[in-house]
Amino acid sequence: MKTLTLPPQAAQVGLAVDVAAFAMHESELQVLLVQRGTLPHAQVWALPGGFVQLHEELHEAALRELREETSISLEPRHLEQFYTFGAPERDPRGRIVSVAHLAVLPHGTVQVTGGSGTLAAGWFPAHTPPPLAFDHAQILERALRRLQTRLEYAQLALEFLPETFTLPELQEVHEAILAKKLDKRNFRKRLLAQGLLILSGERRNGVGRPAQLYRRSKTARRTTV
Amino acid sequence: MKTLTLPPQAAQVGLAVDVAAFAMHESELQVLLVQRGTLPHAQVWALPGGFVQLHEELHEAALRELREETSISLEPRHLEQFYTFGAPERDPRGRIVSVAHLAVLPHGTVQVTGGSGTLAAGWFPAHTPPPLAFDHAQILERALRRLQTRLEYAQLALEFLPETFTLPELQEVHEAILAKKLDKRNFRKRLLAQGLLILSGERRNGVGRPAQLYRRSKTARRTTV
DNA sequence: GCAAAAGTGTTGCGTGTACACCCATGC
DNA sequence: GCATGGGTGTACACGCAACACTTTTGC
Repeated sequence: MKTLTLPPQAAQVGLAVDVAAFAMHESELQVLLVQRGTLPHAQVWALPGGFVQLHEELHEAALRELREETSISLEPRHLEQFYTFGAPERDPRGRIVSVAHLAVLPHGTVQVTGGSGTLAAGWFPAHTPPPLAFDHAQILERALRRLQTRLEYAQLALEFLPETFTLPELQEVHEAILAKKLDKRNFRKRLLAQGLLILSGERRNGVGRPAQLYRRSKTARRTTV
Repeated sequence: MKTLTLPPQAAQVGLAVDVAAFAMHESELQVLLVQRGTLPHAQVWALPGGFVQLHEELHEAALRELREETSISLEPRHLEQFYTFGAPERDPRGRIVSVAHLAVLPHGTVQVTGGSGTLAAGWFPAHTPPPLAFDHAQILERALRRLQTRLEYAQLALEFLPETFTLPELQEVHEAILAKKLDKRNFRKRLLAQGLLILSGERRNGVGRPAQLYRRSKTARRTTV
């Protein structure tokens, strides 16, 4: 390992990343959790995360921990850092600061198993999670708020869905994230007015009247920050 | 110094805070910079900042560095963490991750001098700063964007002004942050409709017609974290 | 009385919201 | 033919942007 030349006043802190990874399952917004295999908080559920390596970008560390601890195969469709948690006593092992990330996993990310250091991995209702280790309940809460505000501007909801999807499915994603019902007509009007969706022409068979399929237009690029 | 029991895989990184502190001077949005006294980037201007101490909250570290390096006396009226910069090569001394903070200093924070480790401190136009050390130009840019989005919702602009102020003064703050002119009538209508301002009755003498003085209503709370 | 800055209203447009019925399909 | 979910339009409220003249003071 390379030796560093940090100034003497640099406190020795551990730098970690934690990831709140969301996906839609059964019309509900779910969050990916792992069951810790080691102390502290052994057997307690927690957000996947771990220590950043020396020459690793923060978002790379987040991706790596997500893969290592949950054995997911699909790449997240969205990944952003959203807050850094650094209260001195947040981790009993010492001073550990965590850069928290928000991830969106695409539809179909169902199978998860425990990975290195974890007993298990699984999906849980994002708005009503089980008891969580460390300050992860706070982290999750803030992740949800960020997800909600992101939804207003961007086309982030599309990242939860497969290539083609129906408008009722898209509305379900919005309703799951915002935790409230939306008006069908207003929702359609608003979404179609944005010009991000193009009609895919085909139809999908279900129980009632078949829904029209859409896909995201290639020009879905507007990240007006 | 207390010995920590960090897990072996915890990379040894330095944890720093940097502060983009803004104030209004001469109808312009200004940012507080310090001239570095040590390598690397000696004599180059930079955002005030430094290493977090072991048992210190992140925002406390930000406040401490601000005071130590710039000798300001007034407390910031707003302080929030807004992004964490962690590119592996952002600091030539080694892996140093910086939790960047946004601060608003009240009107009257004029005198600043260099402090420990800095040659000088001074105010610079926030939208057109001098060359900056490390990745501080990026940090400042993101701080400005955050300031602009904060302005929409909150009463953050009030933090730039003294106890009592006039509507033209408040409009100047908004215009300086957004870097664009606003319509006087629309601005007044919008701000007064929010109910955050109460008429202070007095008047202030100037060149033309005197302006009415306002103060913030009691329900407008401070936003320092 | 004139220069300089403060103050004041109306209109149009776009956006969001409330709200109820018909349509296409499987069984 | 009926149960199931998909699809459609209008009317009102609200917020935002555009726009020009009068008022109060100092000199």
